[in-house]
Order: sequence, then C-alpha cells, then structure tokens
Amino acid sequence: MGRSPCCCHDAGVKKGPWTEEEDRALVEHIQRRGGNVGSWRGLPKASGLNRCGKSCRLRWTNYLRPDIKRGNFTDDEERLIISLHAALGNKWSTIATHLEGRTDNEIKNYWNTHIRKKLLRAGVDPVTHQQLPPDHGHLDGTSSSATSLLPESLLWAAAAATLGVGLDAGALMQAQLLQQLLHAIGSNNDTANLIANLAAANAMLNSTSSTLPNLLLQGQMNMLSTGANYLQPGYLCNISSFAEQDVVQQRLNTTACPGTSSSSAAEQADQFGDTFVPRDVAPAVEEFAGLLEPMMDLPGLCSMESSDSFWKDILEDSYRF
DNA sequence: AAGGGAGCCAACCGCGTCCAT
DNA sequence: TATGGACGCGGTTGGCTCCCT
Repeated sequence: MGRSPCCCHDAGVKKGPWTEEEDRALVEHIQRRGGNVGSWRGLPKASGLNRCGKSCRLRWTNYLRPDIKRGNFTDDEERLIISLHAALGNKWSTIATHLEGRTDNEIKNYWNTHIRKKLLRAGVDPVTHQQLPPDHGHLDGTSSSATSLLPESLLWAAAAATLGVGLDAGALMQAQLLQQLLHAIGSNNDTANLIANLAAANAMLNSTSSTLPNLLLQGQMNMLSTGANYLQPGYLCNISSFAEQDVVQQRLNTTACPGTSSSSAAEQADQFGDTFVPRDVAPAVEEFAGLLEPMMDLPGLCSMESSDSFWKDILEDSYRF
C-alpha cells in the first residue's frame, strides 16, 4: 500500500499563506457546487487554483468553512476539551466533533499553547492528567486539593478500560462527567474547586454533543448510589441542579458539617425515587442504565481484598468525606 | 527606537486508513 | 486478496506579532 506522491511535490504548486483572491476562488468554487467539494485532488484544476488539493482541503476545513466559530475559547469549551482529552487523548478530530464550530487544528493549537501550560501550572500532567509529583515545580507552588483527594487516575483508567472498547464517545463523556461530579463531591472546604468541577460537569451536560438528556444524570447517580454504593447518598441528592447557585450554597452548608445533615442517609436515599427520576423519563433512564452497566463490572477489575484495590480506595475516600 | 526572545497559529508533512477496482 | 488512489489525522514547522530590555 504505497503512499501516493502528493501533488504538493509538483514544481510550481504554490505553498505558504493564502491570498484573499485564492480564498475567494476556493469559496466560490465550493459554493458553486452547493458546498459539495467532490474530489479535493481535482479541485485545484477545476477552480483554477495553483494549489495542492490537500492545501485546499486544509484551508477550507480550518479557515474558510462557513460554520467555523471565531473568537476565544470559552471556559466551558476549555473544560470540555480537558475532559475529552482525558478520555480520548490526542484525538483532536474526535474532540473537535464535540465542540461546535471548532476545528481539530484550532483545538490542537489551543491545547499546546494554553491548556497544556495551564495544567502544568496546576501540577497536572497534560498527557496522563495525573497529579505530578510534589517536587514538580509548580509555578504557583500549589496543588489542587480536589484532584488529590480522589484516586481519579484509577477511577478514570478503570472506567476508560471498561467503557472504552465497547461504548461510544458519548458514554465516555458520561463517565468523564461522573468524574467531574466526583471531583465536586470530593472538593470539601474548597469552594473554588467545587464550583469549577460543577461548572465543568454542567458544561458537559449542556454540550450540544452530549448524547444523553440531562435528566439521565439522575439515573446515573441513582445507579451509583444504590448499585455501587460507594458514595454516601446524601451527597447525591438532586445532583442535576447542583450547579445552580442556591443549590451550590446548600451543598456548601451541608458539607461544612457532613455528619450533621438534618435528614438521615436512608431518608435522603429515598429521595432517589420518583421525586428525582420522573416517570416520563424512566425509559430513558433505563436506556442510560444499560449504557452504564459495564461500569458496574468495575469491581471485577481488581480484587476487593487487594491492598491497593481500586474500589477499596474509592470506599475509603468516600467515607472520609 | 531597535534588537531579540517568546508566543501564537496557519500551513505543511508524512503516515495510516479507507475504499474502489 | 492485492493494489493503488485519495482522504484524514496528528505532529511539526515557520513566519508573524507582541513584549521586554
């Protein structure tokens, strides 16, 4: 399967920055064809451009396409990129499909020039998304308490290992969303981290690419609280509206004294009934439960008896909260 | 004002994959 | 099944701009 010589190697084919005339010629040509490019290889000749077809494709997809979003990345977009990168790695084109109007090249550049440095400053390895060793030179000399409280790398690695093969990116996003929520839950006494992680989770929920309705989150948390039973139910109440300011405040008040909640854990667990999962979304919740079912197999990945077992760590951390 | 370093980003390069034959 | 053309992707480069000295 030999690689065909690219037309870019032809003598006389123009390289480098595109001129306005070239842009106009490319756009007009594609518009004349009703947006249907056809063959990129044949495009330069058909449009009268002295460019390689590859170069034309790149110019169109990265710059001239009408649906490209201009301007700075929003905080929500940034968090979504980080979450997706944690789940997918350097799959820029896949990540780009989750951000409307953003190109893979743009995301890749933004990652390399902004996010990467930001993560390093926060003491997070931008490749593995794990906490860097304490002796790593943080620019601000601090580390994120939320990220250090939960065994996130284990959680995510196990979740990814379990979900990654059989499920699509939407399911992966849901697993990552769960991670964000666990972060939020784990960020006791750290309002900034709590809100940041809730916002990240909320951004994922509101993402146009999210494959599941927001309400399904309730099903997810219900399953986790009753099925896996590794988090105290009190923390999970009404989690879908968690990011609302008043609820955040309520959460902060509650977590200030975790043991002094007015209602018992059992009473709070009851709230996961019809109150929080309305009957009209029950079929959707069921569907989502099916998607997340592989996560229920997570304990099987490592022994409960093992001293470094995954679930044991989770349990210990959750009870500490 | 000028020079140099750093940051940014559009564009290029080459490999992997898909698909038609 | 093998082959080769075409496309798409991720890594890299190079030139422009900004900022600092």
